[in-house]
Amino acid sequence: MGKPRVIYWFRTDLRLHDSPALKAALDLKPECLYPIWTWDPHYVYRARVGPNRWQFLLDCQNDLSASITKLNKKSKLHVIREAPQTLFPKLWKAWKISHLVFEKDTDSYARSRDEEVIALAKKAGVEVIVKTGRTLFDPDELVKQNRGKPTMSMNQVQHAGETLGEPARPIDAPQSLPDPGDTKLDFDQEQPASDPDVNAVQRDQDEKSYASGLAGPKGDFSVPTLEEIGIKNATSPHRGGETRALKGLDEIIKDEDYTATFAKPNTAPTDFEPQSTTLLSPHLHFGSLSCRLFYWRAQDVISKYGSKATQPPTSLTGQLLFRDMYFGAQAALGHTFAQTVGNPNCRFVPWHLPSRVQDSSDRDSAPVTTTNAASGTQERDYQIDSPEAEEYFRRWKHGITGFPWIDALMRQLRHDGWIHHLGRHAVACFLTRGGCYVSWERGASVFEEWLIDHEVACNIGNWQWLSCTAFYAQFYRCYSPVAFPRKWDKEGRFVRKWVPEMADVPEKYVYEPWKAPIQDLKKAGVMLKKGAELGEEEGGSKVYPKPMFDFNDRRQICIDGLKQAYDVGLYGNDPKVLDGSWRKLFPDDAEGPTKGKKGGIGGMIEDDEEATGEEEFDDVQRKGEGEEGSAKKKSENQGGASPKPGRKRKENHGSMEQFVKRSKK
DNA sequence: CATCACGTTGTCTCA
DNA sequence: TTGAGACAACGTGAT
Repeated sequence: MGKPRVIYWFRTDLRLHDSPALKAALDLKPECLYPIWTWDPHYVYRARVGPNRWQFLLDCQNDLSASITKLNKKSKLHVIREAPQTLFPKLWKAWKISHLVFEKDTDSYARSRDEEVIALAKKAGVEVIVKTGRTLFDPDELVKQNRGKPTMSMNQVQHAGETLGEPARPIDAPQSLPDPGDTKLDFDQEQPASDPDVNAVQRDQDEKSYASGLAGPKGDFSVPTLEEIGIKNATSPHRGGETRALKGLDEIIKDEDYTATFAKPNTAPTDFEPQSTTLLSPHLHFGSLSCRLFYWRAQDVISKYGSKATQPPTSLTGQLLFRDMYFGAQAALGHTFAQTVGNPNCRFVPWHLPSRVQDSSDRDSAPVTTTNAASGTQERDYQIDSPEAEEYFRRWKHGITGFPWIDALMRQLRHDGWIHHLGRHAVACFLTRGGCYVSWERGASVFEEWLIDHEVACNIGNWQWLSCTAFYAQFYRCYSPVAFPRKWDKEGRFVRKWVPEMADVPEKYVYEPWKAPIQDLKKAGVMLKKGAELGEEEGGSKVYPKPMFDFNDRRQICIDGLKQAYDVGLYGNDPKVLDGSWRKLFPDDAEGPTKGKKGGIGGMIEDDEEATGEEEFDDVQRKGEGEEGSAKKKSENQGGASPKPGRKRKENHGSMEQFVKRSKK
């Protein structure tokens, strides 16, 4: 047997420091090591990724490639433009590969992809080595120690963590890397299907990263550019790469007081330049920073600091434990974690704009939706049960609610791809249980698109938390879009930066301009108009919307709604949720799509007649992001009122019963 | 079975 | 100006 010829497959571990999987690859003492990235059409076309996160990814890849080259002039990150499932068997043969090494992933698409690759490797006689490295603890181990249950509280995480021992100490970056072998590609590229393209809205040109062949336009395995992917220009100042991550970590750790006395609830969501938290989360997502390196560098400072150091859950290390909690919940629940329907852990609330789901036989067997289960969250169709709620949602997304605090945060989110954790609380509460009564799945979908640190497990977990559908239940604690920011930023500096309409409004009214005397507004060069859109001007004045509703009224409606839903007490996997009979448990006039006695899964079917249905659904449906952008290369079977032939709801009576039985197990 | 304390991050009024 | 308590009231886990 010859010496190992190894592919190291980079994924969400775009770093050289503290990579257990990379160490395992090097421990093989390989004859050659190919560092590769498979340019997966799933990511290009099916996962919702906005320009800022694309930029961050490319930053990480370029930085990593340069770091690899520094260790070995012959080596680099080899980006190969094809899906791993089809590429690998050809590649293993061409490069005479003996071992494939990668870091374990936990997201639902990644898990099924990896299973497939592992099976292919077995068939090809390639040995696969998988190491955990994305979290402090292996999420599957964490769940096992939690008696197989999803980790739903910090207590559980810490308890389960104790039995697993301390997180591993970080591993040093390698000092050298073996040469890659011959990189000839003597096989054809499989062109991916670009339809449906959920990222069409993110592009201003055609996607052409596959058009130049497996090794890119120069044949040198280059990292694609935003232009090649056809993605619009990024706007975020926050950039990626391990070099930046390590520098950022150094800055944090250097400040021992900050590191040791960090208390999340005391960090101001209104601070900017600099922000009050570390901004290292996107690096954790892409793996350009190891969470264990972060943990131990912080912990070593904390240990030395003495009794004034903060403790989990509010401390810096506590933040990392929260991340593990969400990964544990995801690991235990699988793909249902990312949605309400079918999720035994998520409370059922009759939110407006509920996700459409396929019938139960689809739901239970294959991915929840064919186009997007992959990304782990939803960008699937949703039911517009209320045009008013749809308008609330649109205004929330684009920062034109008329509540300056909410609008500032949403504009910052869109532009920078990052907002402070408590800012996320504010907008999430506002969209769901503290204002709009819109499904948390709509909000999660927007965060998925825009956040540079979007992590499926954390995003979903936090949306469930804030909407009081899991993890948290004190729905009567509700963030006010006026009182909450005022506590942190009385002068309104943050709002003035992001909502220039408020730039000169007196401090007293900066969070509630509708209360300002007309002459004050005039002096501030702004006028309020019902239903104003972004950037409107009139007679030399900036125009800002009047608040889209009375917050106190809406808060009460929401609290009453939540109380009702808690009383009814259904969870996402309840047969009554799936077959629509949940409606019988709510009065017709309760908030949400509660009218009638029957209805489909998660609100899919709107009235009693349709509930028996064998007809196609042709009622209004729309994608979450459909309303914006010039590059609307709308994929046909995603939206619009023109369902493809054959998009019929499957006959569902028998299969429904079947599901109900299964769900009772 | 009850009771109670607690849970990373609420708001409002009143002294 | 700051701090305490009311508000109306969730689930979990310890006792």
